[in-house]
Amino acid sequence: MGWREQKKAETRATLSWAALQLSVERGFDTIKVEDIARASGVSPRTFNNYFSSKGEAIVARHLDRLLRVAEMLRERPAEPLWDAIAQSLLPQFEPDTAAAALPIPDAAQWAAGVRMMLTEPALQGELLRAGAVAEAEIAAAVAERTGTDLNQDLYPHLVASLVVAATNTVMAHHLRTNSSVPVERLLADALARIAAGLPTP
Amino acid sequence: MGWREQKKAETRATLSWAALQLSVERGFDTIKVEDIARASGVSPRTFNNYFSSKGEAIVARHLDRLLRVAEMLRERPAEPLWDAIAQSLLPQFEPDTAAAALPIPDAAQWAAGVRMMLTEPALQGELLRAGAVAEAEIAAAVAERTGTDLNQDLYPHLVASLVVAATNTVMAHHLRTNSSVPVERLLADALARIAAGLPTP
DNA sequence: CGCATTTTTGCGGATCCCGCAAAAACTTGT
DNA sequence: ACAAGTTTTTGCGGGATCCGCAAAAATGCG
Repeated sequence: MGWREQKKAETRATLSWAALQLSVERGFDTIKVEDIARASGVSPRTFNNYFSSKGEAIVARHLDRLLRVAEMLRERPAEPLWDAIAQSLLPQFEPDTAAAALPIPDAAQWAAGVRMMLTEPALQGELLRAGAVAEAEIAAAVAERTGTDLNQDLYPHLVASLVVAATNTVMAHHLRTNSSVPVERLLADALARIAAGLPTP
Repeated sequence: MGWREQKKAETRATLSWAALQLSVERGFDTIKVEDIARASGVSPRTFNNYFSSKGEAIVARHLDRLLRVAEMLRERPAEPLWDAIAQSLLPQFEPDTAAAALPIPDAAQWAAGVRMMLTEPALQGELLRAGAVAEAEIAAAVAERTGTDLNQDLYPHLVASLVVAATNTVMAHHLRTNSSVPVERLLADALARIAAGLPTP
């Protein structure tokens, strides 16, 4: 990767992180694009060269994470489908993956900020849309693996959409209940239930 | 229902329908709020008294449809869960329900317009968000029925999110492939697969 | 170094969406 | 039927977003 692409990736990450950080701290609609740009050392106009909206910038990290699931799915064609899904999905939500890169001030305060942020309709929409984008990739990976046809068969899309839906629901649950149960365990549980046909508990 | 509420409901429906109609015909971003308002015989400002964005107006009918699912679910507490879900979901997508009320010009052209419209990111987000709103209601209905706790248990949220996800996926599939298979059949199939633990085909 | 490509930036403009307060439409009680 | 109260509509103004365009700055390459 050349100097150029690396620099681009860096500013992109910087902008995304600044957008998230500021939104969680001060609220999505109180901060302006100008603030994000200033905090990232670029002009406001440049922000919009990278992201077409505040929401897109904030959600970018989440989107990347979901796209990595599709990527990993393609790299493990040997295992049974649901095992591979679990093996691809769970690692993305291990605490170190997200937490190690950049320092998070205070866990409780952060969670509160995220909850606040997610009350914004625009953000919810953007988050779900990121899921839909990743869903397409995951569906393609599932189609490859199961030998089904992306354009003919419902199956790969159905599997992908359920995986993404389960992920969203688990994250919401984890935010709603401040339980100490780690996200990965909740996810594993959800996947197991889905594979078992969702028996009434 | 008093004169007043009825009138409000009417303008709301008129605005929503005009927004959908115009967007499908001319494209989401080519039409202005002003156009929708003019086509509905109200001032532009009034549009924003009813809907906080173009997207919200367009998606309103879809949201209503999904909310009716939760409503119906509460009205059939007797049946087994997945039967009740099917019985509540499928009727919402019978052709007469949507088509009888207002005349649709040309089926093929309409579908093309809808596809065009759905390329707009803002619309995708809004559509998914509508699903999320309905999901909350459906989860509540499922919790009632299964005696689970909305705030404690993952189960009702998981079921609701999968139902909504399946609905989205089926609709997307139906739009993607212009097959003659009716949406209801696809939905029934998807629900059956979910209840069976998604066996590889 | 000098040229070509890519990226950043500033500017202008169209649109959107909301708060506010006046006007209009409707409801209610007498 | 009329007056008083309530709800809805409307116009205005302003803040913010996001995009196209073209100049300027940065970077890559021979």
